[in-house]
Amino acid sequence: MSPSALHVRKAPRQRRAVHTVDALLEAAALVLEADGLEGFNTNAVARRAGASVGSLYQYFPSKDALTLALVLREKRKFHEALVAAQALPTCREALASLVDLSARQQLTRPNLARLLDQEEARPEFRAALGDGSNFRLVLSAMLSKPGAPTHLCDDEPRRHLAADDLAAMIRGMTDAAGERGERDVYDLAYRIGAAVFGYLAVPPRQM
Amino acid sequence: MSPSALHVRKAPRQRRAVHTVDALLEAAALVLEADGLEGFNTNAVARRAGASVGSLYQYFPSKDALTLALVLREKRKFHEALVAAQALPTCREALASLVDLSARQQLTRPNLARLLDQEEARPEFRAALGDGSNFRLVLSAMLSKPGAPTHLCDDEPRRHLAADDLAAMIRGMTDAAGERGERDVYDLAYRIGAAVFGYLAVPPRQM
Amino acid sequence: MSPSALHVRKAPRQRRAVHTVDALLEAAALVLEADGLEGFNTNAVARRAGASVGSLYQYFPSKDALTLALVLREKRKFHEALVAAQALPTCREALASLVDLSARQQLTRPNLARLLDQEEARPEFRAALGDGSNFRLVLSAMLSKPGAPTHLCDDEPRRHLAADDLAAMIRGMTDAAGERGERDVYDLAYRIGAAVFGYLAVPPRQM
Amino acid sequence: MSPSALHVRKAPRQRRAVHTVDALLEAAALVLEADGLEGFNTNAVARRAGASVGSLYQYFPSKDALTLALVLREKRKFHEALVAAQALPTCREALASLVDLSARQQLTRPNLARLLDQEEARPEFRAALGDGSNFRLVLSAMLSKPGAPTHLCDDEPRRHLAADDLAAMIRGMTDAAGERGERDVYDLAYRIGAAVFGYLAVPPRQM
DNA sequence: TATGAATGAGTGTTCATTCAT
DNA sequence: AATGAATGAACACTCATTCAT
Repeated sequence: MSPSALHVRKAPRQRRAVHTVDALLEAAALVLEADGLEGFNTNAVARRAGASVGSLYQYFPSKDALTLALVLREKRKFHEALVAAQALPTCREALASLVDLSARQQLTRPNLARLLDQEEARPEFRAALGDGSNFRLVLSAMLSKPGAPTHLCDDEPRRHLAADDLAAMIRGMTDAAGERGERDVYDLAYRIGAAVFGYLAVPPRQM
Repeated sequence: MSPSALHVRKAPRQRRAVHTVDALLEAAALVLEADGLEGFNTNAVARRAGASVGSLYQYFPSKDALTLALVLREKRKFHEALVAAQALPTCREALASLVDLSARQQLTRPNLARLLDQEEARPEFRAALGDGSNFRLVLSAMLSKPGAPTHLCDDEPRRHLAADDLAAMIRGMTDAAGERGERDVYDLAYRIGAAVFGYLAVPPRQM
Repeated sequence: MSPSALHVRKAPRQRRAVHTVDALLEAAALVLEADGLEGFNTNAVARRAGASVGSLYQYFPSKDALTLALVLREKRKFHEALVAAQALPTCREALASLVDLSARQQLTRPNLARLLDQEEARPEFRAALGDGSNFRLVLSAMLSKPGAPTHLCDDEPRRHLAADDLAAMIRGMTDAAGERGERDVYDLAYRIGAAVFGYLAVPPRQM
Repeated sequence: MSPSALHVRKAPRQRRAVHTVDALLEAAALVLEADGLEGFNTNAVARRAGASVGSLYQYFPSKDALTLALVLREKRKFHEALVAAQALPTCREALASLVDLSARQQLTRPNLARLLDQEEARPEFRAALGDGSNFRLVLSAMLSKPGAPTHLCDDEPRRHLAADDLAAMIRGMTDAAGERGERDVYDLAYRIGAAVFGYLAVPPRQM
């Protein structure tokens, strides 16, 4: 794969072009949500967007680039809300807000969220996504806030690991809930919270 | 899809045939572990097994049947160990053992385990796999053992939901650990245990 | 089979596309005439048309759809001439003209005509071809014209049966003549006429 | 194809072998009648015969050889009855008997008869079947019997052509009747007779 | 710039035929 | 001789990608 095969081919300059790119990304989301990975092909996306494959390839050099752009778009949307959670003063409040966000986002478009989680994990994308999702970094930062377990505050590697664990738990539980068709955000958030705060309440392992 | 499209086409009679079937399944596991879903195609599997596609189709009526057989094989391996865990007297011991098993199994062939988890979720397979993975049922049974949270003992739907949550947490954390390349089973098991027992320690939500 | 699996996938919009579709149909005819059903495969047809398989599948959703389109094309050609025959005033003239047409058409591309007759009979196609070939209906209509045997005029089921018989005789004789490599249309038409009019001259069976 | 690829590989010597060959041929007939050309494959035939593919290939060097043997077997069966018809004194009686036989045979196993007619026409078989089916020769001989049209008695080529025509008419009509599912042998035979004797009643063409 | 027609390597699957047991 | 496991060329069909218009 060419090194640039994953990056948007050119920044859209004209307003129309911006619109086309948006339409393509939204179409990609719709197709993925409705038809799953199986129905997710460039022709279907272009058709859904009311554009032609040719246009798709004007803006995305490959199917993977489109997928990646979609992943980034969804992460970005999520990230804005995350920043607000980040601003909360205590660890507990921040985490609770983050859990709430995660549950809410997942139940909105469960298929999409789950499939993007999967795609994100593909080796081709790991590099392009930076060496860790910012979700993990945000979580790690929250674990430095007042009220966080003391054994994590000072031990950065351990804090990162805990952040990874929490991210994995949250993702696992939200994905499963979405797949099961759960609709009650509050109940789901409560249960995830149980796992998260329960995990943090346990003292570190003594070797 | 024909109703029998997922079931083994014929039982191997001769010793040679048994060997071929085994080789095919093992090759499928190897290919999946090494090349991912992308490289998982019938020709590749047959080649890796030192057999021909024709042989593959003698025993598996479709690619999906092969995948399903692999899923079942891995579940079976795991299930034997699970039965032992199930026999432990208290909820805590049983769960701890299950967590240990899960971590161990995942770190052996992380890619394979993760991809099979994914495949397992495909709608085509749900029916063939019984009405839920037995992992979930085993977990639910463990939550009825002595020492389990009292609020779960009597409330079956809630217990099932908790089992789903625990399964999702465990799966999420093991998958992530596998992807990260973690190798220390004990540490991983300890952290998963933290999440599991932490989750169970939290009282039920008051509506 | 999907309900639309036999219908043209999309109407060609550009001039180039129309040309491709025509080339594919003509290539299908050529391959069928030259190599028989055995050599009639999608790759061969595409190659002969100077196109790629992909193009074939842009316009025909399946091999059967291509075959059906070819059947319809040949029927359409024939049908135009049939309408003229239909317009003749007497039963004798109309039938004679029809026999003439049949002989002429068959000797032009004997293999093609015979194989398409065979394909036409396949159950998958019966539905898509309407509830009977119009050849049969045209024949039946001719048997209602002035000069037709009186015992058929009033008895519709019997007339339809006679039409079936005549169609079968004509088809059988033309097929055989084509296979033998006959080239004299007039002689063939005369002999078929003998069978047709001879058949009609015989009084109905007394039970 | 090797020159001997169509001939029975070896004459079965032992009684058991004779039985196997018969079973294979009968199985071939059953499969062809029940599942059509589509289901007619060597494994299916062997299974139906309670034998293995290997055994099939012991006696028939190729699938075509099996098909050919089946064609010959059916022709032979038919031929014995034909000899009796041949013995009748007048042309009319002989032909009537032949028509009757044809109708009867066709309606017994319509699918089989029709498909074998088709196979018979395949170029690969033409050579192996002698330069004309004996059906044609028998018909020609009948047209030399007392009561036959005088213009055919003396003109051998013309008589052969008439025999071809009659064969084609009969085959065409019986095939169609079988396909339609007709069951009344007498009515069918009467109508074929009409065509046959009608055809013969027409004077030769004056050029 | 946008379109959509064209491409063709790649994938799942079948089945006539061979050959070790 | 009989078995049935193994083979692999062949075929229908898909879809990411290119490019003439």
